[in-house]
Amino acid sequence: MPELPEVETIRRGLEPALSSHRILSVRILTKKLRWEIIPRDFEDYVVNKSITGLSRRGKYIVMHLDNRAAVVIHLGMSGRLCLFEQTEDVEKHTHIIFNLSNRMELRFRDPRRFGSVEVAPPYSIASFPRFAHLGVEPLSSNFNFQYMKKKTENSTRAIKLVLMNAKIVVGIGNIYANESLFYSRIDPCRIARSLSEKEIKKLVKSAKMVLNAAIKKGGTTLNDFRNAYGEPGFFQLELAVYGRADLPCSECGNPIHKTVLGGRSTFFCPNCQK
DNA sequence: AAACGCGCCTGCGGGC
DNA sequence: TGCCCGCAGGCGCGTT
Repeated sequence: MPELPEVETIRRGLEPALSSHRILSVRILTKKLRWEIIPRDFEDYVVNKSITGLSRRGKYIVMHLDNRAAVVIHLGMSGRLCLFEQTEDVEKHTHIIFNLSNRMELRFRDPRRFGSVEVAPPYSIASFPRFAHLGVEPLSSNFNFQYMKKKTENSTRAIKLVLMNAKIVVGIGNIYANESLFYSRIDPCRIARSLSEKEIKKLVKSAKMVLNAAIKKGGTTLNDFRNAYGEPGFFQLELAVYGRADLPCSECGNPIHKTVLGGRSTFFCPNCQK
């Protein structure tokens, strides 16, 4: 499931392949994704426009067009955004096909339909409503000790839920929240305001480290992806705790515990994380 | 006002 | 073998 590093990997892989190419037509096969697709938006602002670049906001990919409109894509749980030859079979659960001037097709496929594809009309991306209440980018300097101190000092919620709250910081889903807390040696269930300054600093540093490491690993498969124009298979970062219930902790050898926090599976080492 | 819980959706794996 | 159930997950919204 794509979190920030996977989305960033996809963005980096697609940008050189898409930039400067024109969208000749858009085929909408499914309108009902997370948000209802409005075909008229594509006719008005997307068809016959050229792609100028791809950016990312949290887990959203933004495809910028030369009329200053943009297509905003969220991959949800199972979304894929891949390039195909026109002659290749259209896989089941393909919802939108962008027909490009380089004779390739950019296809959005999403079995669970938790993803979304929306159009931001010209000059409106800066005020795109979906982005209005998003928190800071975790790899930017805005995500720092001072910011997180402010966000945690009065919070009675579990620190893991604060870390996963997109209104505070974007892009950190269940996997990277678990991993970040392991590397900062903090129990995921700890009440946010109980964290010491030292622990907050460590958590910020660990989150950036884990995300950067994952992006670096994603970069490894980037080459395969570009050469083959196939689906991206992630050479996943070796995970320290996520999905490792009852397996030995890489640090101390004691079994990793699994619990549920905010309805999400939560993995931690009771010996290393306090 | 903050925090919690639900619904959305399909594939897959485990249990019977 | 085949069926059913529960889980996986982000996000917005309704309720407390």
